[in-house]
Amino acid sequence: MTDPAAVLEALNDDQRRAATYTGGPLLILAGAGTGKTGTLVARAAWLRGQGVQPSRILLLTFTRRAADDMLARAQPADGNAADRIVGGTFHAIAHRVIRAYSEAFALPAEFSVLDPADSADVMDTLRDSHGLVGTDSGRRTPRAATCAEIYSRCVSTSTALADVLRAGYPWCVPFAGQLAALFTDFIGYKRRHGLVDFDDLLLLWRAALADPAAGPALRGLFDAVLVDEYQDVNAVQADIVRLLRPDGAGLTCVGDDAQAIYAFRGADPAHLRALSGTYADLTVIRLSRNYRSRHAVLRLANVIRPQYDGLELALTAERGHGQRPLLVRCHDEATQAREICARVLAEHEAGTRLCEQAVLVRSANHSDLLELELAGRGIPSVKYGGLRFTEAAHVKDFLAAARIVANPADDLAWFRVLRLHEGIGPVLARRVIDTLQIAGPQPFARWPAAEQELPSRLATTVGATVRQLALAADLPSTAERAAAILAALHEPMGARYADAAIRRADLERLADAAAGSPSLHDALVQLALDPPVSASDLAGRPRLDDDYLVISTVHSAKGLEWPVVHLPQLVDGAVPSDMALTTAAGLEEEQRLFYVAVTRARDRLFLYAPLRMHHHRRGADDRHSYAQLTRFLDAAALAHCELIQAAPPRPVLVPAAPLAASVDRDLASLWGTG
DNA sequence: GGTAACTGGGTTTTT
DNA sequence: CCCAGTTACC
Repeated sequence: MTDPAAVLEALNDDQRRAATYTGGPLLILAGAGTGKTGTLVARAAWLRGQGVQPSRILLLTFTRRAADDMLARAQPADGNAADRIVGGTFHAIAHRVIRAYSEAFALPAEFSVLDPADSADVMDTLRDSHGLVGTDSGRRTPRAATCAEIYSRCVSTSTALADVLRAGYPWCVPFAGQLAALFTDFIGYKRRHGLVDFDDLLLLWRAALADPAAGPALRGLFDAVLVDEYQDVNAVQADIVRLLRPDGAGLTCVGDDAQAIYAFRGADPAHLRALSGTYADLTVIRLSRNYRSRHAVLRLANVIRPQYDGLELALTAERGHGQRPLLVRCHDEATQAREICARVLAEHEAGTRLCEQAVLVRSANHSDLLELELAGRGIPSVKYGGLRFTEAAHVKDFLAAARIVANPADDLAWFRVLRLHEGIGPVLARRVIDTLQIAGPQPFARWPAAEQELPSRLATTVGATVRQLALAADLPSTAERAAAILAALHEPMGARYADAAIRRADLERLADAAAGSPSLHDALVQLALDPPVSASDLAGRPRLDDDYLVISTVHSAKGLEWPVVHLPQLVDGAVPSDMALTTAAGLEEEQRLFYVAVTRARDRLFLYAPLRMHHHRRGADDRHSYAQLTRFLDAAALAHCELIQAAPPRPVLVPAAPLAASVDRDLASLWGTG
């Protein structure tokens, strides 16, 4: 960290006013690219300069990346622990608090954290006892993942089940009774097994802060609380912030309600707008000078930006005019893929490296065709967002095996590892688990009894895995344990997966990453709270001379910027997504998402609209439909774009007669057999 | 009884 | 392309 005075020197007037504000609660309304992070870092530095102890400053963010980034800039690299700002995601800080006082929360010292996929697995095992499997009186029941989603929505928005169902899951309304019973069961299961899901982390922290005895102690740990991206808080997180700073003293929130894009996980920008009601003495400072994008890009962004009463904001450009965004109308998605490749290469020729360009998509599958085209042309790319690495089947297998080693009472983990073996289905797995009495002491010792449940051929292969896991549990270091787990899975994975070698290579990197943790348990919690985005993420930074085009979902691109940005699929149904169009709030969020996408571009913005869409349907003929240009590009927005029509695709060739057959016939005449 | 292999329908975004 | 339900096989 540099000298605080120098940090302040580098700020503009608004930023400096925010960084050095001395009154009550402060809301910094920071538009995209207005130096929000730098201002927050400067405020932390200024607070230290005012004599606030770093360890009494709490910085809350939504991603680990944002937390790491700010902490690195806000404090000296060589400072000792007592001299460090406390910072992390809401979930990570909650975990830290609960771990430190696990006995107060009636949790085992080494409680496990369920990621959303784990929660869905638990729902899956519980739901058949509630009539939520198969078709119930002709209706399809909600899937396990949907049950978990509905549960989380209720909890994170503090909304009654009936209201959540009516607003977001109307087709599940008939199952309200069964879902209520399932959720009660779900909570019981978690408590019995000492498990905590993502929502629980926040709920438990909030409960502690609200407790008359524990609350003052926890809140008294900090003099200043800085919250990044406040528009993304859910009801529970808003409560946590309020409980941390009940009178608003020492509270700084940074946010932009026009960039709220996480409603689907319970966030609501209404909490940001409600701040002035919570704190009568709230001061709002606007940051609107944009240091990221060219004027030509911002003109479009300002038209798209939704404005909300009392929090209006328009960005002004600090970086010169630049070129107008180019809207490329394409005949279809294949043309769009070719157009993107052509423009990526043209920009590359003109001196913009591939890694300085990004293709941002609404949904991970929007780039499928493009990825094929890129591969065909040999253009390297990396993709962020979409399916997470930890959701790949083999990674889940490895994590389950690791969980057995870390905690042999983990029911779900046993279930998964046993089922990995060919010939073991749900029933046999359950029997083995019951015989092992995994909740009791020394479950591994009961394997000889459990193997009686299996045919002898299976008993041998499964037995080998179980014995190796038992040995792994006795190894001293995390690295050795991880290696032993990998060895235990070698046989069953080889039998299960055709591409086992590739998957094993992934897992070796995972094992290497886990080896850095003090314990296997810590490694698992880290992976749950901060899953690697891709396998390549684990391998550390790519070599410097490697150059990749970035493909990312808009959600994953939040907070980032690139000199050149390409936005494909700008047609109604894709952008905005038709899943979001059932409610007015959903449509508004899609508009904010589009605003976030547009404001990622520094110099050049390319927009692509394929007007003929292809629908994949097995069994039926391929179908096409003509799409509407996205409704967000209305006349006012289009006035700030340059429009071109992409070259039409090659003409369709429909020969009157089969061509190959006619050639064959001609040739056959040469041998005289025609 | 239990598991694997097949078939048909639906598909967002992520701490 | 993944998941859930159905069928066919051990």
